[in-house]
Amino acid sequence: MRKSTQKSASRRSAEARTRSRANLNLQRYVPALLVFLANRFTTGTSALYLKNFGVGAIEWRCMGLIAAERWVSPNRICQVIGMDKAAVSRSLRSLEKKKLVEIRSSRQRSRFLEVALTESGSQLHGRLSKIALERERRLLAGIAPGDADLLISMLNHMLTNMPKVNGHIDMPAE
Amino acid sequence: MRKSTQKSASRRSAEARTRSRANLNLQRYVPALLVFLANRFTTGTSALYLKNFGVGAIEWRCMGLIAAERWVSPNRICQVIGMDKAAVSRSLRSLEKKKLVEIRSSRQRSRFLEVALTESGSQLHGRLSKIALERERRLLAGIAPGDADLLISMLNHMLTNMPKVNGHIDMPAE
DNA sequence: CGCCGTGAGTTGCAATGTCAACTCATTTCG
DNA sequence: CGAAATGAGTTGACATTGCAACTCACGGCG
Repeated sequence: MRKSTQKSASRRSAEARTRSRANLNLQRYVPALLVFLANRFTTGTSALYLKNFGVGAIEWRCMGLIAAERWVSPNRICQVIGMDKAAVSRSLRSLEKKKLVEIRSSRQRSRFLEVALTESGSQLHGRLSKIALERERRLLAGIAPGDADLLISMLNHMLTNMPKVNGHIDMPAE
Repeated sequence: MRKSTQKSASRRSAEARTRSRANLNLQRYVPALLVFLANRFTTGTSALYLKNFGVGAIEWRCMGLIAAERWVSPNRICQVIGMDKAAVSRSLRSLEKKKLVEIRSSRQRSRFLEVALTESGSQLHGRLSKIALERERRLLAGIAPGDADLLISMLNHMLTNMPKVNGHIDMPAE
């Protein structure tokens, strides 16, 4: 199956060169790379976990924080994992239905909730943790540890930049 | 290769180590950082582009490649921007409905399509390019150019790792 | 010739994730 | 005291996006 003729190949690289200067080169456009990576990772996670354990990616992330902070509030889960409270609420109720977490009302304020893993939830979390770390290891395969440190620091740095990124941009009139 | 932010990287990992117990390593768990960043970014992008221009993020990325390679095939768009062909197909039809791209059948094989920007599509692409680059600039603010190059190469590397990441994993018996 | 195999593009479906409207316990203030 | 404000959590609607099954034009092989 012939792919590109000589002509189209040279036209492509010529145009790519001009694009990289003036406009957009998608191979080097960081936001696109980030989004593709994240989408594929999440989808893969979801498929794997759902198939083998019956929990989705969001539920798994919630379990991660609940394992770290027993009797944590849903509100705090939202803040820490940066997820909408609607998604967290649904995930927790779903986890509760599967008897993986226990949800109780706070003593002081009955409207406030507190969540903890059940025994089986804790076991499942242990197994999923191993898989998650293995997946991270594969994701980073071939990257030197020092570079991975730099990557992590850059990702965190970009997170702190996000408010400015989503801030106001003057629309080009043109 | 590694440069100025090396120092801040090691400082960051030292901080992360101390907080690791309470924080579930969320500051150092690469998949979570990626997903978090990407979610924030796409939400902002979609909101901004949809509100001001009526096109979504994927449509915009398709336009990016169509601008670079006039009369490109949908299949090639998928390959280059690494997006599912279903999403590309839907985006192109949507763009066509808005008269931002023109879709025609290839001469040789009527099932093969070729896409190009219309005049108004080209204009819109010019405006969106400026905004996209400004947003990327803000995202990367404070990162040394050399580090950004390394970041891009690492992101691309991780993309190539994705098949292995989503491949089979031996389930821990436990 | 005609009948498969291939592969481009389409459609259906499921999961993720956000926004907004809502409920209602608790707090605050007139 | 009681009405309004606050804010946690719930629910419904919807956009995004990947996977899988599908359609069907073209090319190869009998």
